[in-house]
Amino acid sequence: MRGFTPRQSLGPLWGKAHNPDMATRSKDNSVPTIVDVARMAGVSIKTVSRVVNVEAGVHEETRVRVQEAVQRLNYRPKLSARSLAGARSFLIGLFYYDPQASYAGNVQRGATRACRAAGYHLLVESLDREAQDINDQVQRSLVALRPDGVILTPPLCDNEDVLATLAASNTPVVRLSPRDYRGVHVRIDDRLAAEELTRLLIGLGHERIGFLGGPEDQIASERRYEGFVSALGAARLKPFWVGQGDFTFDTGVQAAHQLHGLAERPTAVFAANDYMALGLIAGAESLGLSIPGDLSVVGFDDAPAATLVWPSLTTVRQPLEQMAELAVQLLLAPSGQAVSCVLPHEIQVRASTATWRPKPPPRA
Amino acid sequence: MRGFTPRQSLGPLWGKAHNPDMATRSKDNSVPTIVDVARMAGVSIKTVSRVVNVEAGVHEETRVRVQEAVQRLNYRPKLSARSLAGARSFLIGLFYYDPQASYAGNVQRGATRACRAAGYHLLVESLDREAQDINDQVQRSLVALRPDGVILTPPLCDNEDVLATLAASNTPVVRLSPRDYRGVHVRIDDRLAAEELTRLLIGLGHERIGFLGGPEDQIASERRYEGFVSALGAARLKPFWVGQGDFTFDTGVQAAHQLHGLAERPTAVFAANDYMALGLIAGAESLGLSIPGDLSVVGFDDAPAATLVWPSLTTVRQPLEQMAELAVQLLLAPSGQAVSCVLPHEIQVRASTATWRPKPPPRA
DNA sequence: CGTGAAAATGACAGCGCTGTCAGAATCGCC
DNA sequence: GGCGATTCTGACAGCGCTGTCATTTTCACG
Repeated sequence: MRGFTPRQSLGPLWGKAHNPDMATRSKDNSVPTIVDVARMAGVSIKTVSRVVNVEAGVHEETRVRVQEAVQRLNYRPKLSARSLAGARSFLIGLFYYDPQASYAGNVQRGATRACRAAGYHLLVESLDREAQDINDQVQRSLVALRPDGVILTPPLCDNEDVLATLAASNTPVVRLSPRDYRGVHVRIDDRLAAEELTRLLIGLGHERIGFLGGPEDQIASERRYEGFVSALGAARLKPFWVGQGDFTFDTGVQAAHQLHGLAERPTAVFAANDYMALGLIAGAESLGLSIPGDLSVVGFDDAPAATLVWPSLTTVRQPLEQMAELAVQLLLAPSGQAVSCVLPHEIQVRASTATWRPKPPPRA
Repeated sequence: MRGFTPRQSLGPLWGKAHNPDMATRSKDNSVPTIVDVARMAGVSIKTVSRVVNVEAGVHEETRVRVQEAVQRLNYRPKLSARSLAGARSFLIGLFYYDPQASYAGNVQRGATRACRAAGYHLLVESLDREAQDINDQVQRSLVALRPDGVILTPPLCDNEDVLATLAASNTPVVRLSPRDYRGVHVRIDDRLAAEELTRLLIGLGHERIGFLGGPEDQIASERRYEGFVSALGAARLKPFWVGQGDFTFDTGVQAAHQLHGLAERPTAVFAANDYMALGLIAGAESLGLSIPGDLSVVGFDDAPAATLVWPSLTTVRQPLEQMAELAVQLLLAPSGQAVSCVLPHEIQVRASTATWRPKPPPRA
């Protein structure tokens, strides 16, 4: 180990001063390399490479012999060497900022699973939304790591700069639940899900149904509204009340106050996402309304908190893990053309919805 | 896997990004390498390497010239080459399974930030808890990617097999909120936080205070209990009721039912984590108890759902992001000895706690 | 058997960078 | 001015693997 040389800190470019401890490791406990395997199997390293990469044109006997050697030595090819020498990096990027924490978690789980199955690794870059140089952050990772593909989640997947950067670097991209349906992406059918959810309410006897929308620029909210209106129309109903929030708990609470002030209230409200729905529930209860007795509420997304409250929230679940798995598969086996994969959603009927009794018990 | 063509975009969907200097570079539109920089600055590649790595012993003038070239070409060293040639991989692993989704999200955010600042990248491996070969999964990543350090979160950070594997490969490790205090780790003072939280309840006038603990094998729960008892003792009180759950919402609900059946109920309950606290609240309310009127509840962790319910939950927040940042810093600049970093927690007083009035309504 | 085509294998040149070490430039000082 | 000590810089050898292409082996069939 060489001594630590104090250096002036001139604002590191990419690297920090070398960590002295790290230089010492690696040589001592040598990990087997392809050469060791080749020697043990009595073949050339190229043949080992063929076996490891499951390439065709290796005699069955040889293959077995090599595989045995690989097992015996517990050999694992080194990624940096593979990606330096070859065209693949064995890395799939998952870039995002600010999705709900649980959202990212689910996506990661699915993506990781698919990557592992394919011998890839998942590189997660959580970007700093506030920073002005998001695009720069992306570019850095791109150049440094050269991932073989990138998965983008909302709202990052709708950032035109980032998309342009990725396209320029020729990196395959799959977007999850994007705003527009260009390129390769995976999503559920928001409109249809909203329709089904609305039909559920109608089926429960509700006729005065309201809608609490999200920010205007969120297309997802708009699609959900379309489905809502469409389902109502089919039952010859019209939106009884329409409010607008920004997908946060607080605007849900505010909406509850608005509703409370109404001469005639809706008997059910469709909130465009779970957080607003939860706010609506909390607000309504604090105002003395009972959920679902006085008001049924449905949300959208199946946030983890949906089951952590009472009444638990009726909502729609996106199969995020599967969506992410599929995304990875699309990256690794590109069809060469834009594909739009629509996965089935799941209506989660829970405790925040109930049958509407046209004339509630006589109140004195 | 054969015939896979990497770097193949599925069509330039959003048009090429513009980079003025890219045109000036060598004809092919490939990414600039260290050679290009060296040529432009009129020095050897080794000198460029020195500048990029902020090594000492480069003349100021030369350094500036090289940095200019780097800027002009927008050069970024390629990770695979760096880690193949050198001793560092510029990757920090974050291994985990199954922490609360939000937990992982916060840790990631902090770790990513610190990595980026140091020119490192964060590699996240979400392990499959169910799989029997967790250790194998870790080993794979370790050998393939050779991260310069690894961060472990609970409960993975208490897995002896994994710890042994990491130790065997000589990979520096930092654990977050570990069960035992061996080696390098970062945590908050659970006991102290529990004490403070308990004092808060006592200060509100509560005297009959209960405790809902977590699984027996979770030391965190035990430390919290110690703090609880200690604070009570200081006020010459004793635990009025003690229940046991498993950190889930459901066991919180069950506890509520237990409490409801009691002849004399505690007026406040300290739940060892937020999920149980939320279950307790939900269960109590569904049984007609009002929170915090009839029962004050406090949790631990500040899960996101803590603010998504009404009443919002009084709890303790761990500075997860900072903890993760610190963890990365410890990995990059090891002290060479075991250090135990204790970061300050934060009591979040919210709506689930209220003053206890010795004799409430029953009064004629 | 001979012969060409297909199958199987290996030799070899890098990939883009860092570590080593030797060489060149500069400096300090008697 | 001379000479060793610094300071700075570059040549060069890999790191561990893959792509290319040449070479060897095998096999079917005349």
